[in-house]
Amino acid sequence: MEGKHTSRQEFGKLNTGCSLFAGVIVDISADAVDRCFEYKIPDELRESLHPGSAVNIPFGKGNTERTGYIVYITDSPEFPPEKLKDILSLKEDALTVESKLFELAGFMAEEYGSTYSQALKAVLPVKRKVRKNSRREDPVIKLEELSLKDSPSLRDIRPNEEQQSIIADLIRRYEGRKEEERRVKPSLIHGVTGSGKTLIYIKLIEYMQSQGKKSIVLIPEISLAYQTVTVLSSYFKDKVSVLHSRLSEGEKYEQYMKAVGGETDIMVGPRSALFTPFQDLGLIIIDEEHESSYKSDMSPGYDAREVAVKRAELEDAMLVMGSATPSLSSYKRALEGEYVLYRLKERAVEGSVLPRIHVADMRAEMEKGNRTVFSDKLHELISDRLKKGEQTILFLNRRGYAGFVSCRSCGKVMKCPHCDVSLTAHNSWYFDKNTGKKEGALLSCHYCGYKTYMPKKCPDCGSKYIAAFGVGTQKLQAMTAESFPEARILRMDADSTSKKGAHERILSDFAKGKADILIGTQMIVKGHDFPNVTLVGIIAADMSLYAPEYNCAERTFELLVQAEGRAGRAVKEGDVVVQTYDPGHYAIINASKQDYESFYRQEAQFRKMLGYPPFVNMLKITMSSEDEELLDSVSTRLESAVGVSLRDSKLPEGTEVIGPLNAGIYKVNDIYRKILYIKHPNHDIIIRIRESVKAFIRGIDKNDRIKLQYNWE
DNA sequence: AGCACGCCGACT
DNA sequence: GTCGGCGTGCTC
Repeated sequence: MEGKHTSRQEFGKLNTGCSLFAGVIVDISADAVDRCFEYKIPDELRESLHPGSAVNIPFGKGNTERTGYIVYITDSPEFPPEKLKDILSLKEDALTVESKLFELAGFMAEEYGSTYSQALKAVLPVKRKVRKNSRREDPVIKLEELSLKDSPSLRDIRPNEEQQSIIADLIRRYEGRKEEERRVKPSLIHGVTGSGKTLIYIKLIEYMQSQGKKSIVLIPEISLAYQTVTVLSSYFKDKVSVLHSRLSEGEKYEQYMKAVGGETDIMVGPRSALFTPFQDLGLIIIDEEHESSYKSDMSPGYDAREVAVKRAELEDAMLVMGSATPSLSSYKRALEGEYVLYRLKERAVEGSVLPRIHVADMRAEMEKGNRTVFSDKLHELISDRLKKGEQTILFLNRRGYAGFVSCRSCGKVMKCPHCDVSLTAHNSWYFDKNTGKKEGALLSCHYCGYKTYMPKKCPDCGSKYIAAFGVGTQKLQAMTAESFPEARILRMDADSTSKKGAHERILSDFAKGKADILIGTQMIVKGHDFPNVTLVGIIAADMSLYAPEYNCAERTFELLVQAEGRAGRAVKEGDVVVQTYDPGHYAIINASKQDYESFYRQEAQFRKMLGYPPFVNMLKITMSSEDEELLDSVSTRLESAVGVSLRDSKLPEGTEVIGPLNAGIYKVNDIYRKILYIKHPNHDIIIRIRESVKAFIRGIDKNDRIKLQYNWE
């Protein structure tokens, strides 16, 4: 393909010979320049340049100054040496990363089909302007304020027998890594919510500290995974660094520098924390391993779980993933011995029990004449909790007031002019941007943020019978207030947490007992401990069950089990009411029994039968463009080319291609999107097909008018 | 990504 | 006759 020095094997490898020349990747994300360019190294820079160094180089006709990253150093360049330009200088303010992280970027570019430049940028934090007005509080300090009042002596908590045996086995495998296995296999801890995975993490981090090794703890992006962060930072104090998702590039850089300088031992953060440039990395923990936020949606579309496996391999580190509902893909690997599986069966707090789970059939409720959103059982239990002074969580996975707005005369649904979705009615007012005049109830697009107001009459037929249908969290809040006028209610969703600090405030208010009922979307079910919550109501369990995705049952099951885990975290007995129109669905049945194994078996059987991941490798190629016609013509030509290749069996045997077809939501933000799926049991074959698809499209679309994005499913 | 070279339309 | 459109190709 390219010269020998740009091949995957050479990427990031040191050359210790007499060095005069350097291969450099230019910091431009275009396929045409995504390869090595060779430069002369001036004598005065010889000592200071290494693979990974960021340098300033003259590039192109006008010798415009650009950033580049040194990939290799050699004394025999590929290119005629007399044509080589000089490297200008070392970019001092960028991090120079040892070759292991650099090699990781090479892996990511190959695996996820991004440019080398994009992969490097994901891995190497480049210094940005540090914030001007530094009035923002240190996130670590802020979190410590909130930390656990009801577990005063965390240091005194001893692992129970189950936890201890897992810790011991992990450490034994780690210490024996030199003799027994060539590398430490990744580990997956499957433990019900409340079984005490965090204590295992703490003990492992402590062990690593004693060995002079550093740890990375990955948490889902969803609002910091409050619980884990508070526990870790109250335990390890200033040895912990937290990468907040709202930190600026400059602030992130500061945290990274602390890590390089050895000031901290532990980095906690979302998927990008995986690239923390620790010198002696001993441990990577991935908490809530099943979370979809471990997949990046930008190029490179990497999966932090897979990249973590690679990094742990390169650094000879321990990798531990934990979840109450492991992803199908990880669990399959564990069952097949690729990962070592540990099970935590007991709940860590002695005497605490799993909640009672009631499934409410909403069709039957309807027949009984119950027109409210509360089944009789849920209504009864909420009243009971209010009487006893215990707390309730109501979960509904749809924000806003109502689902959509439509006209009862002609059936018109109000849609976003920029996206292919219906607008959601909200509980607030729309004010004209210019006049400030109140125009009516707010309608907003949950994809692009477009806002408008509820029309008085149908814009198509003029009928005044235009109204909002469906229930969102805002409407649920209103209905709850109506049914239980004495209850104090808090709501937590993307709308009520948009202001800075609102998120933490709502959670801590609820934890302090300032409300009886907390209503919210997904974000309330992820890993919060509220000892006084003894009732969880899942208002519409099947909302995500019939989404047009092959993994919707898995996502529903996860969400239900996590939500159920919010009830009865402490000693008090809890109840969960699961409201559904489909009580016979295996995701609902198994979630209500909290039976992961049984769910896994049924879901695995379904995936195997229909040829879906993790039983087949499947790559999603997204083509997007503002130019709908261009996208259409490219897609049509691609389709026939793929069709011809399949007929002539030019594609490897066993290849299955789906599409190109319009994305589920065809238009978002005025950008049109089409999807092509490639399936094959062999991963490397898919990569080869990906490269030819890329070449085919670039052959038609010379000027990169179509964006390509690759994601493994 | 930028920038230059290059071959066809309406304009000082 | 020329200025300038952006299609195509190259950058160590």
